[in-house]
Amino acid sequence: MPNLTDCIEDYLKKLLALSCEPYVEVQRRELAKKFACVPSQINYVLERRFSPERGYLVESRRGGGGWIRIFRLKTSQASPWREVIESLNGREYEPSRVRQLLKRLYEEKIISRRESFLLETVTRDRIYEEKGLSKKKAREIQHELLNEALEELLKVSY
Amino acid sequence: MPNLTDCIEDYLKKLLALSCEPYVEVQRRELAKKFACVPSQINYVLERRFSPERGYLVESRRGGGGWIRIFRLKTSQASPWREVIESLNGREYEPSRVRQLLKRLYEEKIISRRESFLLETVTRDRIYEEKGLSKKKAREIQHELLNEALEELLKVSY
DNA sequence: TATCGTCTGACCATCTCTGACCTTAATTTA
DNA sequence: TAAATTAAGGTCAGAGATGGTCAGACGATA
Repeated sequence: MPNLTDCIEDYLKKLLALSCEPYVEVQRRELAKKFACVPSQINYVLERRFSPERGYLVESRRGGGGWIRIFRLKTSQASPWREVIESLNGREYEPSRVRQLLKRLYEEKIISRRESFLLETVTRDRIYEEKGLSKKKAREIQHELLNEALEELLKVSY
Repeated sequence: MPNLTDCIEDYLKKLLALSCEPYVEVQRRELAKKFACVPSQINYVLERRFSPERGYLVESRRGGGGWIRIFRLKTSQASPWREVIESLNGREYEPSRVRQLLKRLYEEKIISRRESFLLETVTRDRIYEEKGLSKKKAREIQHELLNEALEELLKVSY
């Protein structure tokens, strides 16, 4: 039995799939009532399952008549790579976010399953810990390695 | 009378055989309860009986509604990989040798061009020099990263 | 009896969910 | 029209619910 977060994610993705627009609009309070949970649970779902790394954009407005809009982003066919690299450098480097990004790249057939597995190894901390590097330095190296690797992929078409 | 590990292994393999999917999904806690043992026993079984060497891949998720998925892999390509990894570990790690190896793997169509480019980035010293690591430590990290990456390729069939 | 495979339990990491408190926008009221 | 009220949504710390790791006890067997 899936958990609440999975259920709400499913529901929103179905709404998106049915929508004529490239987005859906909901009210946090209403949605929370529908799933019998606290409103902040909705924010949790949005943060975890509808992040930019996963290909979504969320807008909202507070106050009377407030709303939340969830946009499905399309990677531009022209140069998906630049976008990916920029989205990686835009926010702080964070292994879990990178893994989500890799999953999405695989789902959108921008990289192969094997490539996503290869790139995922770069995000692991184990080796650096064993060699006595600080977490900070490890993260810096990971970030750079990932950038170099993505630059390589950029050079060679599928 | 077979032991617990054997029983749990049997049970999971029967589940796999019956499953329509190429995997089964269980909950560690539930499974442990079913066999009246501690949860970590499940990890032991997975490690010993469902390892990549034996042709399985295990994924999991923690937290509420967590799960463990066990995938049955195709093992046809497993053997050439073991040789490659062992040839890498047999002699001292040396970037130039690795590049030759990657070239050969590409020529023999064991890895793709893109994969060889990805793996090649791991052998570069630049990043480590910038971060002030000794050449020795850099080489050690490169060696381990490469090993992990090759292990990943071993897991995933094309 | 030495060794190797099993099994346990304490402690850790991660993901989910809630509730108290905060911010913002629209509407009503003085 | 300015202030007060109402009606949204946002943030964050902490509790709860899983699964992971590891050292060491235990047990079978050569």
